[in-house]
Amino acid sequence: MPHDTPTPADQADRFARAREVQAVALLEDYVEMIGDLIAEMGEARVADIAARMGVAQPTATKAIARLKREGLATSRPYRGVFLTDQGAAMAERVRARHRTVVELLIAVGVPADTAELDAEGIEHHVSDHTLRAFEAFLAAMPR
Amino acid sequence: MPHDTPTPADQADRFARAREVQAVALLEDYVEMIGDLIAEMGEARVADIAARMGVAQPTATKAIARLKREGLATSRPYRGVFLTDQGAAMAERVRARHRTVVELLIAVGVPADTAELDAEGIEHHVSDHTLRAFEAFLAAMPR
DNA sequence: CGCAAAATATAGCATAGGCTATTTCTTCGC
DNA sequence: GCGAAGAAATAGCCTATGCTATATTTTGCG
Repeated sequence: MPHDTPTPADQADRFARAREVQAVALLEDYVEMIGDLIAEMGEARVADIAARMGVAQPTATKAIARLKREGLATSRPYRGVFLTDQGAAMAERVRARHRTVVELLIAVGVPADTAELDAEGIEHHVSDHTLRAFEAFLAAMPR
Repeated sequence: MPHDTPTPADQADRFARAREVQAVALLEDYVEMIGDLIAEMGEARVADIAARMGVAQPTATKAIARLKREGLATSRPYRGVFLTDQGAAMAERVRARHRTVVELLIAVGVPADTAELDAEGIEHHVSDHTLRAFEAFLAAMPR
């Protein structure tokens, strides 16, 4: 029965998943940005990370501490930040997903600048399953 | 120049917006659910709200306190929760947006159950602008 | 009615993610 | 090589959102 009202438990699971996603979203953003900075400038400095994330420098420092705790990045005091293999892999995944989400939005008629803006929040909630559907849709697009 | 690398400031703004969205997402979820419960059962009890959100009861109580602070809901101790006009309007907007997001996902090939799951997180990040694009896309769909 | 069970509220704790102010370390120019 | 400027770390605070444990209020039943 496709159109049942979801049970309370189903719905609770949905919200639980959305909360989990939220918990990793920040990690994903930092990891992607650190990857960008290393690619662009050869290294990722805390000050640059903070500026791009739009947060104060100690906030970035704290986030980096969390990345290190989770095995995504490494750093030594007063030195730049680097990604572990795991972090680099996450950055790559996130970057690809971001691109796909932006393209999908544009493909359904969202202006490019708005697509970019909304994608920043949307992308984290796009499951692998949905991502594959997006890719298939884009591949089937005329032009 | 459409395909410039965004400036750090642009990017910071994008993240700032995503953070703001996050701050209202929880309010939106609660308000929508309270609306659902009132529609279905005539009233919204704290225990039911907590069960559907998948949180402990005191967590729901605290969220309701915030809704009241923000003028979205009213309640008296040990009694049900009600929406203000403002809260009801938000619930309506959120519900419509949720439906549109689910339909859009299905329209681009996402299976219905996955669409429902992912929409829960995505919807909050869909701006009015993007929502209108989704509606236009769906209206133009063959069938 | 009167009391036990159920519902709600409250207290108190933890973590995450912001912030400002301050300290500590590095770096660079003289 | 030293001292000032700049970058990063630390301290300490706040709010939001979770939780468990406990108190309080309502409710329903015998």
